[in-house]
Amino acid sequence: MAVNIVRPLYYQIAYGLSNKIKNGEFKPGDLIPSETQLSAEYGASKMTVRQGLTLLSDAGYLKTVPGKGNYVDWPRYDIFTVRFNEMEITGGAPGGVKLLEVNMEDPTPEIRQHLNLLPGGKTVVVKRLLYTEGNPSAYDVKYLPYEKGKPVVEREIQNVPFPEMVAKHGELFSVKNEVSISAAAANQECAQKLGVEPSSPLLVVEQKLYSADHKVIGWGKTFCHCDYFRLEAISSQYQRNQVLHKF
Amino acid sequence: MAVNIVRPLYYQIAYGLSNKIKNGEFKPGDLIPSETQLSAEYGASKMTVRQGLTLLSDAGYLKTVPGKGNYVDWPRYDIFTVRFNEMEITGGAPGGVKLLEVNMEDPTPEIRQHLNLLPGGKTVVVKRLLYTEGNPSAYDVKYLPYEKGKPVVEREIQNVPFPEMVAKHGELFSVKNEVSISAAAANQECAQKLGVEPSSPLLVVEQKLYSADHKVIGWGKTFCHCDYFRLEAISSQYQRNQVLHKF
DNA sequence: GAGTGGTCTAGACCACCCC
DNA sequence: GGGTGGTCTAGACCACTCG
Repeated sequence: MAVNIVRPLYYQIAYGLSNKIKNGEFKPGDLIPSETQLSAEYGASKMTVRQGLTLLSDAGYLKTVPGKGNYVDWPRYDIFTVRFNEMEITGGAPGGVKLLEVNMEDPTPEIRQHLNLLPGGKTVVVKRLLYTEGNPSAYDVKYLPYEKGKPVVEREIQNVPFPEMVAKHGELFSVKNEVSISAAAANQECAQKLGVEPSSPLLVVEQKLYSADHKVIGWGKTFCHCDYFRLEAISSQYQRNQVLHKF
Repeated sequence: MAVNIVRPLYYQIAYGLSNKIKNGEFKPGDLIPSETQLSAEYGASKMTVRQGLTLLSDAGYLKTVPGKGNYVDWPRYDIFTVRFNEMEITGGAPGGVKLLEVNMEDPTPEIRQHLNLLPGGKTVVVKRLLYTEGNPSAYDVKYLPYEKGKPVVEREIQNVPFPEMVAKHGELFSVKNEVSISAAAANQECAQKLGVEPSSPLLVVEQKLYSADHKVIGWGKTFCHCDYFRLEAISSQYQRNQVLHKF
């Protein structure tokens, strides 16, 4: 015998409407019944109806236009959620990260531009090699603006992902993390570190971190051995939709 | 003189608390004041306080535990939002897509496994070449389970992204879209289509679509010329945080 | 049992949109 | 002016957690 779960009224409203959208009773662009009508239909107060509609909006089903009503929105299949944390490439294995280099350097013009450095500004460069099951699987190179009196403590940054590395070095938080994913042929340096042939394909993940006042506080790339690493993503539409299956 | 915008009370509550979290007054793991306390502090009713707290939860600041309270959550820097729509590679240019092939085929074991095909089941294969500024920039290969009486109309699928292609062929909607991003060396076929040397690096985007009843209704790959295409992503934490700047 | 969040009501007033 | 969504109140009862 099935357990009789009492679903909240607001949830029933959201779920009921979502079904009418899924089966085509309400189509994208349509106006659904007004909050007043839904109140009457479900015998619920306006606040309860609104709680249900909020759920549907968050799940991406509705677009609300003040003064007009709630429109059924078109599904978005082109937006995905992806996880990336260079430390996870190691699988958390002991000895999964080798710190190759921590140095102060004069930046190249490219790095200077990425970090928005003032003339004369120097950078801290951190180079790490990440291992998966004993094999080098990613070569990670990061640049931070050098600031006097903000030392980089080697043992503190070896095993932390980029945003935490930046936090330990200077700023409290990075508030924005931009990522660019591309493919490239391994150059001499990457090939040597990763033990692959030069010009082998690599998955390149470029990251740029910003502080609360929109300064660039870190930039770098992770060069991933294509046999050991891929990025998995899932449509956000589907993810958000899961809130409708809480009960 | 600045325009005097009256912010809703629930927004002021959310914004005020978010600032106390940002400046460290409340730290991750801390319990924030209870709804009753916040009601008194802001002179707001419980429902209004809850509306503010919902905003903060959605922005990823809070984790609510019934019976205990609202805890400040740890920021997540490893979750990103990315857009991918193979049709956008063309930049919407006329003639940006060349339909190379639409055929019924006996699937290879690999494809049979991906599509969960029954023995004897056939597939529809769609091959397209995408152009960016006149140059071939991506080679797109998709497989759909063949169903009798569901013809694939060539002109209807040439210019549509994969989920719509599947919708036109069979199922109403794909409800789940799984993507896997990797790098690989161009094989003979890809190299020829894209006009690159064999073993050149490619960015490979693999997609698998599911129907509402969890059947696989489409699978395929997009092989992207690494000079013409990269994926841009942004930390979800930052995105969700934007709701706190609506007013 | 005291405190917490979760649900829900039956009103109120407002700004916005359209006729 | 009549309908829509947006905000807000001052209560109520419930389930949960913890001592």
